[in-house]
Amino acid sequence: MLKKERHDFIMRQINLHNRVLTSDLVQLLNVSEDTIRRDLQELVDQGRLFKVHGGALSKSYHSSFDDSTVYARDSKIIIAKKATKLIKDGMVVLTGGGTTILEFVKQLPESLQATFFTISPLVAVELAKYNNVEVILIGGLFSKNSQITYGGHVIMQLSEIKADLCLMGTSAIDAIEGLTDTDWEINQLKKAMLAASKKSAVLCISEKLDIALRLKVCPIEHINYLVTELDKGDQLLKSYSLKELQIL
Amino acid sequence: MLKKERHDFIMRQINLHNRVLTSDLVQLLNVSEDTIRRDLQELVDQGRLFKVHGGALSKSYHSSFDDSTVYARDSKIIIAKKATKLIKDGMVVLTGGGTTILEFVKQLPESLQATFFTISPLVAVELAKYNNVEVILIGGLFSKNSQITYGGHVIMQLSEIKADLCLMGTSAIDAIEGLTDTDWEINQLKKAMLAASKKSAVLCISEKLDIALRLKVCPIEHINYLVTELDKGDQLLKSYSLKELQIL
DNA sequence: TATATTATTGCACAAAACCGCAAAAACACG
DNA sequence: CGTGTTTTTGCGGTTTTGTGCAATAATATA
Repeated sequence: MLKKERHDFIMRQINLHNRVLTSDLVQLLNVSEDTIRRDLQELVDQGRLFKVHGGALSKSYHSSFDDSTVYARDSKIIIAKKATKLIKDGMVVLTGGGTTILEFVKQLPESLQATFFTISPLVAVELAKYNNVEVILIGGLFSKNSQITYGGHVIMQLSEIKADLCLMGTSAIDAIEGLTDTDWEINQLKKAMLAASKKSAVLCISEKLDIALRLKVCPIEHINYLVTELDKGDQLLKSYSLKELQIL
Repeated sequence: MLKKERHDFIMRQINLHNRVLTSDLVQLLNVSEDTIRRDLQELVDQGRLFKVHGGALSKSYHSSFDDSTVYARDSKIIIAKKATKLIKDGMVVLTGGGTTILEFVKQLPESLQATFFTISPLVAVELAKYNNVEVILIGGLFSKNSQITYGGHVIMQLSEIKADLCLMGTSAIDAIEGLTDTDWEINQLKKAMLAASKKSAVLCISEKLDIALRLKVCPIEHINYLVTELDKGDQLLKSYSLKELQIL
């Protein structure tokens, strides 16, 4: 393999995953560590990536994308990490959109083998960075506000799916009222998502607990897992743990 | 064997495999290394390929995966600006993916009223910033490499659409061979996109001109507009302007 | 802090590129 | 046809580049 080809390959990996490990490249390209290191050094000299201990990082990832502006990011990372435990190799997972879900995707293990259906383009792009994950983006009208696809076409397609697990964020959850929402379209969509999967998990930060909005999505019993940043035994979660709903 | 024959042979190898090794050519053509090197140098001077240590690479190969270094960004902005002239209020537009198309979206007038179908999540997200634009994302399998949806499901949905204009990038275009590609799935997809719209425009930087790859998408006559960063009267475009293809 | 992983450095060897030159072939033209 | 000119090609020697190895230093991780 020519040097230039290796460089292109490395840059493709970087663009795909935002990062790359030296050891992985050694295996994939079947050359010595030294060669990889020199390649990385040259790419650094060309200003095409960042080199760090153990590999290299995408430049754009660090400069352009500012994750820190995401509201309550720390909490969301905790939630995301907990939620990854629900995912096993070979599963078919359906996900919604939103920053929490996005964070969840970023926390998935590199080696995960699974199939993901999603209504969020951003989630799809993030999922695509995993080599062994198949991503199916459910198409339809694209919502400017929530950055997800919605509408009849989406619901129709959801009706043809049966996933093992559905992961969604929520704007409100209450022990008595269950999952609620304000937007009619989103409401319909969530119902369809729940119907399209055997089990379901709700990811939400604690401040969305004990809130009920106008439109009901489903009763609390229909949810199998509730993932928050709080400790399992926290006071705030007491009213939820009574049900056959597992708290993570 | 005459020099011209060797050159043709080399270019055929390049178009076929995207790469060629000096040592292979020495064997295949049964001439000295120096001769091959000189041949390659001449082809470089003609701008027909890239020379690297150990051999040469196709030009399209380098740009087939647009890296985050916003390769040839200036050119793409020029192209994008030209292409926006094709869009009128009320139109239904179908777009592909890629950085050129993305740049095109960014150059659209703020007030535009239109409907966009797209197979690119990133394009969808960008389009969503326009208040008066309706965005429909066509869903399906999500390609890790090209960041677009593809596969049978996408093609099926495309068959139900009739847009006014289809905008796509390309990896190669040639006056005789027409639009060509290397990937079977992408090839099918592009055919479906062209079939789904009344008119079509190809956006590409000049270095993708006069390149023919293995799989044929469509003859040059099926394209209505060709948008490059070059001036309308440029030499390189001469062979294209003969057809009923409008150069922008 | 101890231990394992990763980086760095200098070195050696092979492959490829480069340079100048001369033989061979192709061409031009009286 | 013959002769001078140009182009093309191959050869030998030198220089540059690419790669891997081994010893040592730096850095992570528990």
